[in-house]
Amino acid sequence: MKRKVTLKQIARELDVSISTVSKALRNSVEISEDTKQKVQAFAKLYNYKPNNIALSLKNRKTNTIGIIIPEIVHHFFSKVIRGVELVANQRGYNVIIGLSNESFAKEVINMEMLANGSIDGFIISLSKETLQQQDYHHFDETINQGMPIVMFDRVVSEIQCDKVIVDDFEGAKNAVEKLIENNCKNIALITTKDYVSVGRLRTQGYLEALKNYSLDLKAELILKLDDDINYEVNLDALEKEIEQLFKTNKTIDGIFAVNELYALTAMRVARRLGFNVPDDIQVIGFTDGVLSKHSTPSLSTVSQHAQLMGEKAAGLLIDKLENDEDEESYQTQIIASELIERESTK
Amino acid sequence: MKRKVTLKQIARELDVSISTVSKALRNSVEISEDTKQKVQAFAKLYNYKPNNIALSLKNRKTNTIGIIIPEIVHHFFSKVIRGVELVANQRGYNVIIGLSNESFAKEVINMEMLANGSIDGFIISLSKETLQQQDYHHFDETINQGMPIVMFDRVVSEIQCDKVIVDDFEGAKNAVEKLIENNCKNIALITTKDYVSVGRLRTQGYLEALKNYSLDLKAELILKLDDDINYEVNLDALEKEIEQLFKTNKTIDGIFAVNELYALTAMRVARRLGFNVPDDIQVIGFTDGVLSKHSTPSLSTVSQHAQLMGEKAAGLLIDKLENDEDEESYQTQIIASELIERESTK
DNA sequence: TTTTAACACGAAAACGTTTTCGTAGTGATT
DNA sequence: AATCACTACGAAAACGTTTTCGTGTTAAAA
Repeated sequence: MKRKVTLKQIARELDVSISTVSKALRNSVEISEDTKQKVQAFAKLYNYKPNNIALSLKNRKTNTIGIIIPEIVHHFFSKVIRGVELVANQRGYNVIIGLSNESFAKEVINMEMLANGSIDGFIISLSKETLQQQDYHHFDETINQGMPIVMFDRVVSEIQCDKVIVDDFEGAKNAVEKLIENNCKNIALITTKDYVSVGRLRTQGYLEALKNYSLDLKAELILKLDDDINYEVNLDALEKEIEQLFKTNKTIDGIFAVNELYALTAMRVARRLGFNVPDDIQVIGFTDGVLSKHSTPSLSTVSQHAQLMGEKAAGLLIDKLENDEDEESYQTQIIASELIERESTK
Repeated sequence: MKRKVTLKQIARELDVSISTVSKALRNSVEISEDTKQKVQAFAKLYNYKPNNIALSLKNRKTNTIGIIIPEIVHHFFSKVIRGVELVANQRGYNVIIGLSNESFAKEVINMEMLANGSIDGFIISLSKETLQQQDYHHFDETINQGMPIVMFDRVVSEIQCDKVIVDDFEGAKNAVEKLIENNCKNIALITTKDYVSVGRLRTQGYLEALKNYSLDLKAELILKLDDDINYEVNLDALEKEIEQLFKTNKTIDGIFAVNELYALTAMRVARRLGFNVPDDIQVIGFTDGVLSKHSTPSLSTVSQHAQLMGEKAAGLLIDKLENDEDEESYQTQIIASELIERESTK
């Protein structure tokens, strides 16, 4: 087991100085052809590769970006990572991941772990707990230390940085308008409590669509679920909530849900209660998930183009990293959502 | 925007030496209480945190592990990552990801990018292309340079390193035996070409189960699909293949598929052809995916405990990293699979 | 008063690079 | 013979740490 070879070892072996070796390997004109060839041949033989850490220290640049997300076992987030990794790799960067697990504390810890020189910049989607507590000091500190941040999806106006979001409002509005045009008269909304910004925006889109078509807003058709409960594990609880919704509102003929799980569960409950989807009830979800495509009937959804979000976020971050002049201007890129019609709508 | 504060700056500011600052912050007995307090107070005020890169260079240890996987938008792999991240974080390590995208070249590039000092060790699942080409030189080189590797799931006996795998053979055998005990007489197998090791092992498990119950092996019941084709995109092609299987074998009453997509698609095709699942045909898949749980009917599967695999892999790697005596002994941990019975079996 | 020991701190090396600057040696020009 | 300009290389600093070792000061012991 031979350790990695360093400049110093090559220098000693060939009886020249470290500087000479370094210059020879970078083909400097200062070095004679003879010496260059000797050094390069030796380096190739021993498979010399410059030590990244040393380079990072010298250049004060790691060529690594950190991505912090609430959860990785989740199609949306893993697709975002794929996008980030794609662009990062193309542009010579590595990607290091941190999972906040929806916890404020873990988000802070993770950021502190990485902010101490390990990375050049952050790509982040806020944890639910952070959104709830509205404590953003760790972001301010990071930005103040000159480390750029790009936020995506779950963003917050209090933090000044580049952002990439999906047009939640428009996407929801279009989806609900589609239901209305498909002749739904009583469209239920299954959403989250308002502190999750995306939930709030999608709710607003729902309201806007109703308004545009002069439909009455019926408060009893809106089911706001507590997103603290992990319904993925606690599926029964979710089904009960939705079943209650159907039972107290017999006339529901359309459902818009702000995520995949809600939409899918609604569809399943509806069918169990004897409704036909889409003949009796039409359903649209908001997601980039994989369940929608494979469910029976397959679920119409508003696609968020997660991978594209990742690509844009990485692009924004790297642009900022490589533009030495640190102009203090921040942009928010909005990714157009797309309504994908499948079998759950007519 | 103030840059991160360094030992040198603190030293200059307080008019002491760098050594004194360093020692004071680490509470060395060499330093007087007075000085310690002064330094520590100053450091706290300016939020001093040691630079990780400098530490890594000094200690020749990055406390970062690299994980290289073929694909991230995939429940199995993202669950593995979650497990890796969990253990890594607990033990003070960061995780850096590389995606091979099932490509040999990208796998090599990614490894080279990370092997140059950026990380202390690798966790890897081989890309399909690597399995097919059987070119493992990049692993040998890495291991030779003293960087430990832990492989998981898609492993290969040619490489000497720690491994974490699921008992594909046993899992498949148990699943098929379950079908037999549930009175299936003609069990079809939907699998991949043999170069994917897990596919081969699961196929062997299927054969073993038949043998144990003295059932005849009928070659026409085995459908070997070309895993090069991305059936996730090309769903129609997959459905056609499976439909063909059903049409040429009218007596099929059980299906064992080596992954989620195959199993799910088989179930859908069967129902479209008028079969009832599980009454006419029972289906079991092999996966940790999310589709199985939410499909209708929900799909019985052999669970691989992906997260546990990740945890074990990370544990093995860090153990090796922290045991200075590099004993050249490698172990292979086998994770027991678990048959999860849902609605697609009786 | 001299020696000793404890105390409190600083200098310097090391990790592996890159880069600036200085300088021997050589051959050509005055 | 003295100056000059190259050529080809080496020394050293810098990035930010930690740690070993050396040393000046003071107080206690002889």
